[in-house]
Amino acid sequence: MNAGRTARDRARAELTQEIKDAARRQLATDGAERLSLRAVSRELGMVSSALYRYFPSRDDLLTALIIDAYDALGAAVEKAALVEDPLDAWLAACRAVRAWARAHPHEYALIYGSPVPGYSAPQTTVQPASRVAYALLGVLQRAADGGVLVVPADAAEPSGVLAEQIGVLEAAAPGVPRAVLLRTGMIWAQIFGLVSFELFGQYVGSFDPADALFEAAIAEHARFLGLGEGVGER
Amino acid sequence: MNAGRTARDRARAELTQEIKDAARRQLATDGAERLSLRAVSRELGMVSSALYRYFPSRDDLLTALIIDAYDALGAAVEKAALVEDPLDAWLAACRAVRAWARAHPHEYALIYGSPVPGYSAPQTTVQPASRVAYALLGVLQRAADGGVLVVPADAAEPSGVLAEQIGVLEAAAPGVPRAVLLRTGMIWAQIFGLVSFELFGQYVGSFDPADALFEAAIAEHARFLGLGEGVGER
DNA sequence: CCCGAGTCAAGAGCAGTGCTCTCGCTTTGG
DNA sequence: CCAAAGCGAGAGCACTGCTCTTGACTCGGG
Repeated sequence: MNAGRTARDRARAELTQEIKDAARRQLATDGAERLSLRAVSRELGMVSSALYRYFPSRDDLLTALIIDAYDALGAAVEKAALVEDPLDAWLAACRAVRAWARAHPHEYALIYGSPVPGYSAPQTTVQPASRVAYALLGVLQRAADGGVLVVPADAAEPSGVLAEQIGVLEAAAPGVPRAVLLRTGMIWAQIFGLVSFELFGQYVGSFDPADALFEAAIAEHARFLGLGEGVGER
Repeated sequence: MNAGRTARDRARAELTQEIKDAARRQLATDGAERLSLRAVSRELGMVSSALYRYFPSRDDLLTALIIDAYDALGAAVEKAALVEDPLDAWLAACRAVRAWARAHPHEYALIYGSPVPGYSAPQTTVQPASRVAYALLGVLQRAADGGVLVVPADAAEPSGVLAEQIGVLEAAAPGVPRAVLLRTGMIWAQIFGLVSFELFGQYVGSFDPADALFEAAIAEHARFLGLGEGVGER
């Protein structure tokens, strides 16, 4: 990566990273709303207009942070899923989502909260966004390959529009039965629903320390998806 | 309500409402970020400082909008749940959540997206926030009273911390078995997870028109909660 | 009836923001 | 070696939330 040809190129890459780091620091303490280009430039000891040579607008800086956040979460989940037993890998992946979200609440809010300005996420974000989904699908794929994925008896086959939509997931995990892929689409939303409810304070007054509910939920998910406990035991 | 004694009181109440309406209009078009006190005051033909007599700060205005949004969603769900058959009522309530969210995306984002500033929701919001939860629990209560709620065989009894936390739900729906209440806590998050994923663009590229997935999910929920199709048929 | 107390809209002003443009200086590549 | 491109600095524009003061209005008790 040091093959960045000229000294100016290297300086530019470094400074771009420093800007993102400073912005991320400000994001972590003050939240996305309060992220200010001027404050970032002040922290770096430069003048605010100079920053526009690196990010054309505040939204572009935010977009860069969004992509980095998706990547960081994706990496955390992928790493957590590096467990042999598919059921354990699934649970670890789910726990990794929650742990990363709790460790980086503002970055989580940035990617799974309300879209920040009025802007629809640029196309460049959808690929990093799918990384964690692919990681989860990868676990199911491994389970299917290992024969420990027993599709539940009451799992309905997707039909109609769903039959087409499921194709995207099927391309990513061709060994997983379509009925399970459909359920994965639901569970995917529930995992992030649980984490968002916990982080955004929707559970205060009921499941406030949400550890127990989350554990109970992901155990239920595993059954729902056919990741039976020790059915095949590899 | 017209007993507001003096003319000044009535004028104040009216103007407060007009401010909220104008703000809600701006919210609907530009989103919460771009909601500006000055723009609201401009629309009302008054000067910005005058607005501070009605809302001490921008956050207070936002809080008022949040409460109104919770109330509007709660009312919509309660109205939808006015169906005799509990299963139909449950499905209608879930569909009402999604329909309201799609009709008022920015208001939905305000209450179920990332908490706006760095501020934790004031205590005044938690009661309106629980209104939709109580509506959903009410449907289950009616189902239990009618004998059409058959707790699934594999539903685990809450234990440990969950056994305590479930108490809040039990107080609201004492007739619903605790195992079902636990599952309700999970499903609650999934409903809003599905709606949020759809609204916030997380499903683009997979379940983009999310109608089918949502329908499949809430049907699954009904089974998961023991709201069997025509088990008792009242 | 009337006059002090409380409320009101208005305006000026402060500190902060995103963003643009121009200015010299430095680095780059033909 | 020199024109072109990239760079940081600075001034400036339009906007924001919010505060404070000022003068006019309304209200309710005497």
